[in-house]
Amino acid sequence: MAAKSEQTRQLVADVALKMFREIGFEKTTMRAIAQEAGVSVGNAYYYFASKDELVQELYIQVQDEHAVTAAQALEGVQDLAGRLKAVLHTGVDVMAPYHQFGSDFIATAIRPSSPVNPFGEASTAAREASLAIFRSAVEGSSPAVAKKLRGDLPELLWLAYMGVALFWVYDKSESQRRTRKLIDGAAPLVARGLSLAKIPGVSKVFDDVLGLVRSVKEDSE
Amino acid sequence: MAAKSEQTRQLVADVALKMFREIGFEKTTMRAIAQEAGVSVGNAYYYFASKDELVQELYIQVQDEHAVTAAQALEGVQDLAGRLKAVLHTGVDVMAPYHQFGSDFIATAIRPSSPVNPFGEASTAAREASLAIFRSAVEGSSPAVAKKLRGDLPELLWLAYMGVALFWVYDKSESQRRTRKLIDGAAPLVARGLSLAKIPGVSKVFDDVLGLVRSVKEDSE
DNA sequence: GGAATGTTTTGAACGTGTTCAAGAATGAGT
DNA sequence: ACTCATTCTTGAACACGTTCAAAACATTCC
Repeated sequence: MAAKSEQTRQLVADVALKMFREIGFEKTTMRAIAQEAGVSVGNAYYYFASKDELVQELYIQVQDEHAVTAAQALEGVQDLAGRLKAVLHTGVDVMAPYHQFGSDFIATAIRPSSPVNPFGEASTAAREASLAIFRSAVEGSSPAVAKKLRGDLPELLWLAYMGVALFWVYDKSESQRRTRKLIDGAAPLVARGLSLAKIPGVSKVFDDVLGLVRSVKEDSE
Repeated sequence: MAAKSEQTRQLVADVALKMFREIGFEKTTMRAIAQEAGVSVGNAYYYFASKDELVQELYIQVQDEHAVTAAQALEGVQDLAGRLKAVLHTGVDVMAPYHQFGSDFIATAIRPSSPVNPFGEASTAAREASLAIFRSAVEGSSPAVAKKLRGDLPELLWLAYMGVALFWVYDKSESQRRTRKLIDGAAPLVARGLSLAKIPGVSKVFDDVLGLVRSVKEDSE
């Protein structure tokens, strides 16, 4: 049966994530993981081709949890500002246990070749899941977002979320207070900024921004 | 005389930067640098405490070059959009020889503990120099930028520049065509966006954005 | 049962960045 | 010229991530 194999894999992953949380990324060596899990180093590598892949395991788990908690937090919240706050705050919540590990994670994730790179192919599933959260935040809001923005907005918000995550990594205030402050301040501002799209003079600028985003995006395919 | 010592330091740095450019970051091992320079590994470490510090050497050099070429490119250009383009294009120009090396550089630079981290203490000088370029781009523009924006704008533009650099790293199009396109599209849009600050309804949003930026910034001190 | 095939596990070995005790070279003071 | 302290230089050694041939175990088929 495949159960035994899966059990070893799960054991290695669990031990690794626990050690990441408790002693950080660098101190969690492959040898230490193997020893703690009671397997050989080579065996850990049989299931995870690199230390990065163990980070990917963490990334997926965090994303899954975000999807659940965000969906809960969105219930009953109507306005876009509130919905944005809900998604961003829960995002920070699920990352919190790994804050000390954040900078190592980002350093790993930002490398195009990394399986954890949020723009990369290996994390398509995780990215889509994350995007879906923002899409739901936008689509479920009332008053509704201007039609012409609705298509691209989730992706732009997701991008902004990556920025928030980066800010969070650098945030040394206790409990990452500053990141919370940023979210609380920025969410209503984004909502208000978007509502300006109705003003004639502003509308054209919005159109051009969207046009630029699309043209730069298309060019890559 | 200190000349002999300085000579060795310079030799190691030159060899390292040359190898970074020609064979990339990972293949440029400390042993290879030492051998090519004709010194021992330990000796290279006497001058540079880590491989990262050799990257810092590169960072400083690139920044210096940017300051020079940007100042040239700004001459005779009046409008903000043009000045922004000048600064951003020259920025990409000086980085160009290191494009293949870009992702490793960013992965190194993004780690808060790295001497090359653009937000960190070790690169205060380089960051100030870079900020000064943007300050000059803003202050020298006519028609002038709205007074209330003038103070914070350079810093925000510098931040956007970091974003452009990140985009550039991921840009796989030949000669990084897409990054050029992004710059050409975004620069006039930023200028036009800023001119909207005069519209009453928009003005308040601008004020709040600035207020948020300041409050989040202050909190860190 | 037993061979053949496929899956899982092992631990030694490699090349890496980095450290450090020891030694060589240099310079200052007398 | 001769100390003595300071500055440079060396190369072996360490822990790390990663690889891989070989062994152990499991499964399938006759």
